[in-house]
Amino acid sequence: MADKSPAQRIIDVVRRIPRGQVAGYGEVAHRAGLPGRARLAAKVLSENTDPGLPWHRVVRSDGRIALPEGSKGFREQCQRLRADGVNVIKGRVRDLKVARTLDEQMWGPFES
DNA sequence: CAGGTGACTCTAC
DNA sequence: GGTAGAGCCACCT
Repeated sequence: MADKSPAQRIIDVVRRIPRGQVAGYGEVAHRAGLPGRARLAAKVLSENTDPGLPWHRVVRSDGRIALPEGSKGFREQCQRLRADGVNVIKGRVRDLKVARTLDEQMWGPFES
């Protein structure tokens, strides 16, 4: 199923990330059916303009904010993350492990 | 077609 | 904990 474009798939996956949870670019890309396209996911998010898209819940594999510190997007992501109940310290997500564990438990091993 | 770029990831030191 | 190098894929000049 799913005959959408790669970008659309990525957006779809990001959109369904639960509140208070975070995901990595690689994870999102993989779940979108595009393994190894973490960079594409980043590109799509950078080009995205949908205000209803929780793009701020997507971080790097090490749990850090992908945007350059001090940039506008960085501050906005940080703020939104905290508003979601995610503990962010020095541009890094502290609950990344917990989020990942929850992710596997609620979403399953892989594949959609 | 070759070269540069990027909200990436992994391994090694 | 951090930095450095290589690999990676899609897109633009």
